[in-house]
Order: sequence, then structure tokens, then C-alpha cells
Amino acid sequence: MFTVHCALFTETMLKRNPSLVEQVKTHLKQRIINAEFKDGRIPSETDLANQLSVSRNTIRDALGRLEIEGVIFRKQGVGTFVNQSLLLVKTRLEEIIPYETMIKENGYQPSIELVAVDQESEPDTTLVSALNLTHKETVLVVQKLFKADDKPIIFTQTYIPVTLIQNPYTNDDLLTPIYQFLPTFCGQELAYYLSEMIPLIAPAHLSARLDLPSQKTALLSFEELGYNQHNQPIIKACSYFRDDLLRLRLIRRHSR
Amino acid sequence: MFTVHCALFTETMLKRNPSLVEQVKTHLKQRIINAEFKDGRIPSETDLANQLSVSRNTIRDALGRLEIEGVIFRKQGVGTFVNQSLLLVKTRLEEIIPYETMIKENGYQPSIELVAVDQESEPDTTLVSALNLTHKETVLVVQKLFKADDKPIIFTQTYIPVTLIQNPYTNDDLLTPIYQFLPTFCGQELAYYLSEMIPLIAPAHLSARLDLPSQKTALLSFEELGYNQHNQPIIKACSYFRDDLLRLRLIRRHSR
DNA sequence: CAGTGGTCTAGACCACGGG
DNA sequence: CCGTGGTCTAGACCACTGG
Repeated sequence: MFTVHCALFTETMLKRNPSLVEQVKTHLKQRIINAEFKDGRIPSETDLANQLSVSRNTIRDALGRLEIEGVIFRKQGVGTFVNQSLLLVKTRLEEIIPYETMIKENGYQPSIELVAVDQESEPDTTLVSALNLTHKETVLVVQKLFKADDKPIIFTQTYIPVTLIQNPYTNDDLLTPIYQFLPTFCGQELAYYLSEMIPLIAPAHLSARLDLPSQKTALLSFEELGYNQHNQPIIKACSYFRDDLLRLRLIRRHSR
Repeated sequence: MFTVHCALFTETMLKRNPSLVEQVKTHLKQRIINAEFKDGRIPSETDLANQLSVSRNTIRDALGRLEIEGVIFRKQGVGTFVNQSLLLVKTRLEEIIPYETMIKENGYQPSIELVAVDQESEPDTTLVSALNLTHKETVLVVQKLFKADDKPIIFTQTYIPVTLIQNPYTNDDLLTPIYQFLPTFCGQELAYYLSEMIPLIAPAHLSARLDLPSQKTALLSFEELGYNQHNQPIIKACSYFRDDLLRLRLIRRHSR
């Protein structure tokens, strides 16, 4: 329909950047969230293509991404439908999301505390090899504590080689998500994390930081290497979660 | 080149099913594993399209999937390259893999033991609501123990509503991965898992099962709901991992 | 500048599922 | 049978990178 077409293009701009596919995806996602589709049935790809005046391929590409996100699902020969159950799932791990957002989506009031900022002039060997550091390269170690409704919930420790840092920064800048800090102050993009999940019995210092109820508590920790667009490891991050307040979820599929 | 074209199509069959894109993907992945591309540089999309006599879109689709798997990465204006570092990563969680394969890929000799098969006639309320069971529906509970080089490493507990089961099965059938059991005996496809990751201090019975070294050991557990192609939850599975023998990994990206 | 990947189109045919 | 999504093609133009 014409109104839909207008909504998509006049308000934003005429085409390109973000790509048409991305605009269509965002547009459809919004209509889904607004519950504009009765019975969860989404119009046929041909109809959508006509409505939005783009080719069916563009529509299919956008729908494909929404399917991967778990927002919709398709039945060949039948149609495309809203995936209500997955629409409610927060804290999906396969996507990089600021912890602040994660906490908010779980219904808490988030806050961040900068615990410490240190310069480590002699990083240990595992860090040196993980980040391909030249010997004796200094690393910035940033410790942050995330709170939900003022209760400690996530503790993170981020390692950034100082040689990466190009522009002066303040402590406030360190409070932003690392994937915002990197482009601004290091001229680097964070393309992806390779993450290891490790269960842990909270050691004393973490127990204190996270205000854990009893002495022996199980924690979930992430040990992650962040890579740039050239596939080089640039940062390391360790995170520790109180799983009683935040459940981490993940969708696992067949590769096909 | 013609030889390449032949390798792709004569040996397998003439086109379609698996799809062309899938065939191209498999073909390229094999060449990558065989280290056929010098310096990790993959031919341009146009070249590949000519070599394999398919359209560039088909090539791009295949490369796109390999990129998601982390096998390759692209640089606009430059080219497409093998992602050596991620090629070595095993035990990727975002994909459904038989635990047997997972253990093998980590260099151990896998074996499976069927610990117990029970009929639970009064499933608890969380199970009832998770699987949308009608009241008093009996559930088959299958307990399996996976070993790596004869050391216990993964313990699983799978819940299958008996009403799903259409064909007679033996205990040996229960040893196969659940996603093979479901199509054969239940006429269902396992489309995806929605998984929760929970750290745990091993309770006594798990400690014994998994032959844990000391009393208080942290375990990683998965609590998963398996959905079919119609987006209905059909099974529940709980898994417990000894993380000292098996490191679980995951790639996290930006949604775009 | 030439060559690469990134985006988009229009159109074709197939496979499936429900009436 | 028809309408749905699934696959594939050929061709166009853009955006970026390197020499």
C-alpha cells in the first residue's frame, strides 16, 4: 500500500544507507512489535514487495535475517508467521549487546561503576600470545561493575593494548560499551567476539564484588577475544555473571 | 576451470538437492580444508561463478554462509580470505552437533552409555507448561552418559512426551542423537533449541556420575527446549558438562 | 584507474501444502 | 488447483581499496 511505502521512505530518506534490505527489516520488525499482523500471519513476499516497491529478493533477504533472529518463521507452501515465543526472549548471547541494555531488557534499572583502571606493563604470556603483543607492550586493564536495581550483577575486566589507543579519553569514555570506545579512540571496529563459557566457583574477591549471598556460589564467566574487521585479535574481555538475576539464553540451529 | 566444474557436478549429480548453493558451499569448504588456496586468498566471486558455472548470486550466498560459520571473511574492495583462526575452533555452541562428534573433534575417543530409561507419568508443572502437555501425559525420560577416552564428560537427561512416539524403538535407538530419533520415530523435525546456560555446583549424584575430582566442582549445564518446524516445543533436554575436559565456545556478532 | 565485494532488480521455475 | 515460500539466473550499478 502507498501509505506503507511512504512510511518507509519519506520519513527516512530516499534509499541507500542503511541498505534497502536493512530498512525493510527494521520496518517489518516494527510492524511486528506493533502487532499489526492479525493472527501472526505476515503478508506474502510478493505482496510485501508490491507494498514497499522493492524486489522480492530484497524482501526475502530482510525476512531471512528476521528468521535468523528468531522474530519470524516460515512454512513452505503456507506462509510466514510471527514467532511470538522467541519475540519474548531477552539476553540472547549470539548477539553483542551492551550489558546495560541487557539489564534493562530484563526489567531492572541498570547502572555502571568504574571499579579500576590500571596499566599493566608486563602482561602475562597467555595475554601476550592471545593478542599477538610484542614483548613488554603495556595493556590497559579496565574493571567495571554493572548493577541491576543497585544490586551487583556483572563484573567485567577488559584488556586493551595501549598502542591501539590514538585519542585522549576520560574515565567517562571507559564507561561506554567497548565496541563504542574502540572506533572512537582506537580507530578499530569490533567485528566479533570468540567467547568461551566457563563455570566457576566464585573466588573471594568476586564474591565480595558481586555481593554473593553465600560463600560457595556458582558463577558463569565469559572469556572473550574481540577481533577487528581484518580478523586480528585486538582486545580481551572477561565477564562474570550472577545467573540468579540474569539468565543467559541462546538459539542453537542446524547448520543445514 | 572445467575440472573444477566437473568435480562439483558429475560426481554428485546434475543439480538440485541439496541446493546448488549448498553444493557450492560444501565444495568450497572442502577446498579450503585442503588448503588449496595460496595465502588464504579465495578467488573473486566472478571467477568462482565462471569456474563453477553458476550465477554470482549463488556464489555469494554460499560465501555468505561460510562467512557466518566463520570459515572465511571478506574485505570490500580487496577480496575474500580463509579465516584460519576460526577454522581451528571446535565445539561451537550456536550449532546443533551430536555430543559424540563434539568429543571426537576435541581429540578424544567417544563412547555413550544409556544410564536409564524411565516413564514419568506425572511430570512436574514446569515441564507440563514448557511442552504444553495435557495433564497426566506420560513423558519418557532418557539419561545418557557420554565419555571421552572412557572418562565421563557429559551427562544428559532428555524428556520426550510418549504421545509423540509413533513407531516402536529399541534402547539402541535411544543412543542416537535426539535429532535423528525424532524424525524416525516421532515424525518430527528438530528445528532449533532455545537454550539456557546455568552454572552449577555439582550435586552429589552428578558428582558421582561424572566422576568429579573433588567435592565442590563447578559445572556448566544447559537447559534446552527443542522446537519443531511448526515452532512448537516438543522436547526438553538438560545437559551437564565437565568443562575441564571440554571448552564450549561461541561466536558473538553485531546484528548489523 | 581497475578489480573487488555490496546491493538491488526482474523474471523464471520448482516444491510444497491446503482446499 | 492455486498461492505460498525456495532456488537460481543475468545483469546493473554502487562503494571501497589498492596501485
